[in-house]
Formats: sequence, C-alpha cells, structure tokens
Amino acid sequence: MDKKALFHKLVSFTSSVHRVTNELTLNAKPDSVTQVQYKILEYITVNQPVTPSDISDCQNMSMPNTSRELKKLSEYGFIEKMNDTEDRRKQYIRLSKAGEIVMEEAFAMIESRFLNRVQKASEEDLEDIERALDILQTKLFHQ
Amino acid sequence: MDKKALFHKLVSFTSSVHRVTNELTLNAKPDSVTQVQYKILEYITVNQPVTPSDISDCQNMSMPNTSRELKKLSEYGFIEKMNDTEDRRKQYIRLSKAGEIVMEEAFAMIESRFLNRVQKASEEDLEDIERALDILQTKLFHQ
DNA sequence: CCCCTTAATTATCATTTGATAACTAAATAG
DNA sequence: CTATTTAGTTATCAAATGATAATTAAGGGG
Repeated sequence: MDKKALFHKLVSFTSSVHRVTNELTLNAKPDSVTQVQYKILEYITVNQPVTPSDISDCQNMSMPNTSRELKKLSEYGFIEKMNDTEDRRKQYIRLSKAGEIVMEEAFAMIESRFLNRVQKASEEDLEDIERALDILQTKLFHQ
Repeated sequence: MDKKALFHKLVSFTSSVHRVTNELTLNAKPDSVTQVQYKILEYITVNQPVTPSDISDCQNMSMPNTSRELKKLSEYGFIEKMNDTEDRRKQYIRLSKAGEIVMEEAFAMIESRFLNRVQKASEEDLEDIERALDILQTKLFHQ
C-alpha cells in the first residue's frame, strides 16, 4: 500500500469532513454563545462530566482562557459546576437544564440537515456508511 | 437502518476527526501565518487555482475579510494572484514557490505524524481504511 | 446606453481569542 | 512540617477575527 497516496486521500477527506461539518452546524449554535463557547458546550455534551483541565487539554486552550469561558457559560446558565468531594481542587462540569435544551435544539438542527444530506441514500448505502465510520473510528481516529 | 443512531455515530466520528486533525497539525503551521491564513493556504494547496470567492464560500468568511487575509499572504510572498483573461473582475490564486515550500514542510510534518499513527496497522487495515475513506467521501461527504 | 449584478477592495470598528503573570487553595512528597 | 506540585482563578494586554459600509471596476440584460 502506498502510504503517501493514502495520506493525500486523508488530507482531502478531512478537508471534506470539515467543510461538511461547517455546513451542517452553520447557525446551529445559539447566538448567545461564541464559537469557542459552543465548542466547549459540545465537548461537555458528549463527555460530561468533565473537569476544566479536561477541556483545556482537549480543546487545547490555556487554563486561564478555559476558566474565563466556563465562567461566562456558567453566568449564562448553561453549565453547572460541582466540587469533587475527595479532591477539593477539582470541579466537575455538566450541562444545566437550560444548557441541555440549547444543545438539543442545536443537535436537532444539525440532525435534520444530516438527514437531508443522506435523503437519497439507499438502505445499502447507509449500511456502507455505518461500516465505514466504524472502521475509520477504530483503525484511524482511535483514542 | 436507524438514522438517529447513525447520526450519533457521525457526531462522535466528526469529533474524533477534529481531535486527530488537531493532533496531526499541531505546530505544523509556520509561525509567520495565523490559523485562518494557514487554513486558506491549505485550501489553496488542495484546490488551486482558486478565486477569492471560492475561498470566501468554502471557508465561510466574508469577502472583505478574505480579501484582507489574501493581501497579507500575498505580501508575505506565499501566494500569487493572476487575472482571468476573459472576465477581468476575476482572479486566480496559486501558491508561489515560497508558499509551496512552506506547505510542503507543513505537510511533511503532518504526514510523518500520520505514518506514526498507522505504524501498527497491517496491510489489510490500510486497505480497509482506504476503502472506508472512499465510501464516506462519495456517499456522505461528497461535493 | 442605462441599470443591475458580480468580483474584489479598502477602511473602520467591535468582539473574540490567545498569552502571560500573579494569585489562592488544596494535595502530596520528602 | 515545609516545599513542591496541581487545579483553578483573576486581571490585563495584544492579536486575530468578524461585521459592516462604502467604493471600484467589469460583465450582462434589456
């Protein structure tokens, strides 16, 4: 296998993924939060509960900036902070009820655009897509 | 096929793609350009020649901002603008020699990280990956 | 020709994001 | 018990990005 060719295929693939992700999520984000804040909310939604350090690592932003954005999200009422009972330096962050509602709305919009995109796909196509997602997830985009 | 389940699979998949892309491209970008400028260079690299309007559409940034960043990239000597001979409003943009060198370096770094990531993959795995990329590209992330 | 549209530019301003230093408080190692 | 490390915060500044209005120049339809 020509790994160089595979690499180039990956490059144009990721570029497509980014473009389509942009299309699907366009304006899905509520106006009340910025792009970075939305990314944080998305991360929390999928991984909650998370600590500020987790967010800092995974979104690669510095702790001070992470802390600032979390403070805003907390002020807007989209997240809740809880202290760890064992290590009192740590916090656990979850979506609040309002945060859940906001993210459900965003995801509903994204989902409807996704459905639109696969509208014409046959049952077989969908199964191919699912298999392909699984393969790439486990063999290439793991961890 | 449960499309809702497929959608959720897609969500975590795209999140993985973004995470891995971040890992692979971390610090690959030359310090001389900003994140947005690098994204533009990447887009030009893969799709050249492109017009400012193409860039504006695909990176969804406004024309004024696109124009500003292209001007900077041009001043830095990374791109070249050529006029369309038929429609003299249009421009075609390509990487300059310097731009090619810079992007080759960036891609070399990304590629070596990619190779590292698929180091342990068998020949069969690689073929699976390639097939999966093709399937998703044509059936889901097309256009 | 005139009007409307398209492609791109310039200028300007507000907002977001990134980076850094200095700090508090709790845990942990010696 | 002290020193160091870890988790998180606050404040502040600089830079990057986004948004908008006004402009130039060319193409296209009537």
